[in-house]
Amino acid sequence: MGRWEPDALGRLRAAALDLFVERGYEQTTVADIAERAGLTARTFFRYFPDKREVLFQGSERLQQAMVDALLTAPPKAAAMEAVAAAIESAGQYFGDIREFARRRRDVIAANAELRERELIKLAALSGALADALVQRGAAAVDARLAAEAGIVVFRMAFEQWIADQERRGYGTIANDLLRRLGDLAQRV
Amino acid sequence: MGRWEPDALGRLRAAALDLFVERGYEQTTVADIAERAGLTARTFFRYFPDKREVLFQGSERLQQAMVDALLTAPPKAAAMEAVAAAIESAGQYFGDIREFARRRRDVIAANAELRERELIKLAALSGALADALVQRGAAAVDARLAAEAGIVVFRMAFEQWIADQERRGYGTIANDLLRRLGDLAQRV
DNA sequence: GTCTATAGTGCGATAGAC
DNA sequence: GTCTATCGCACTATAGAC
Repeated sequence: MGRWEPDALGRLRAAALDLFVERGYEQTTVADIAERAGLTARTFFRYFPDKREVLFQGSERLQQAMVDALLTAPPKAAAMEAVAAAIESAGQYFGDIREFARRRRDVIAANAELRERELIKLAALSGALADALVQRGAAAVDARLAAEAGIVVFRMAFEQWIADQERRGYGTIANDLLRRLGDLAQRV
Repeated sequence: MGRWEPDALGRLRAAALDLFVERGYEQTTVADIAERAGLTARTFFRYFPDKREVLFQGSERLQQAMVDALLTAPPKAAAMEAVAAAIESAGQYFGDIREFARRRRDVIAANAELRERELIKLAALSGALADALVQRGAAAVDARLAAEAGIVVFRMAFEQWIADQERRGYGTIANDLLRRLGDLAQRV
């Protein structure tokens, strides 16, 4: 056994989400989180650049999976078909995280700072997808449009998937939204 | 002449943008801004809830104009046509603000906190458009999809309009993007 | 208009593992 | 000895409370 308890990062994450649910994000100090995890505030900032990031760190793997799916889609596929493949590929990560995602969603929904952070993470994802579309040969403007539209569908599909009464799978929801967006955008 | 110099709000805004351009957002303290405007930091926080907001306050009128345009579009118009009317209506506000908008854009692009704030303002706008679409009788999901797609086009059109080499007008750019999005989204 | 709590940073000390 | 995770302390600026 080492000098310290293992998995400081995981303990900080768990302590943070628990405390945010219990007493709210703003009412929880970094010192509170660290204390519950058996650490100090100084150590918290070794793992996370700021307080919000404790709820968001770890999205890099998802982003990479979506970019990979986009790049490995058939070369002849239209931009939006490649984006659809990326959206679908995200489903692998959504196994049994529904309860976790619901608690996290409630915390984020209750705080403007956290909603801001969520939006910028999605914007980064959109940028990565757009870059990948350009790699596939898409024009810059089309790449950005398709990526942004894909992010809209991705975000709404995930939200709907974790909604309390929802029965359908993530992939089904995403496909439905993609088709509806196609129908809507066509009639300008 | 009154006891105080007039237009404290305008002076704070101008001082803030100037300082952000000169030395960067993070390197500028609220005390710096207030001093240049001939005021105190305490007064700054009477006008703006936080430091970032000095660059964003004032978008309510634009939002109201877009919502109004959406609601007064022909009742038989499709959701995306109403959204297109809203996007077009924003053009009234984009008279001779290009130089201001460029300086503001550069400041925001250089700072993650400011990009976050910009995104949440656009999310609020999207929510307002979606609510208005529901008022017009659209289904909730379609309303959100159309509003989010509209925000994508609105944001990209504005960015392109203030781009250095751009010659076309805002409305032309927005219409082009709307059509391109329609083409892309159709091929899923 | 002052006073205070908290976020976040820089630098260095410590205590083990190896 | 070196390496590394953690802690301690001093400090600034934002933001809100009184």
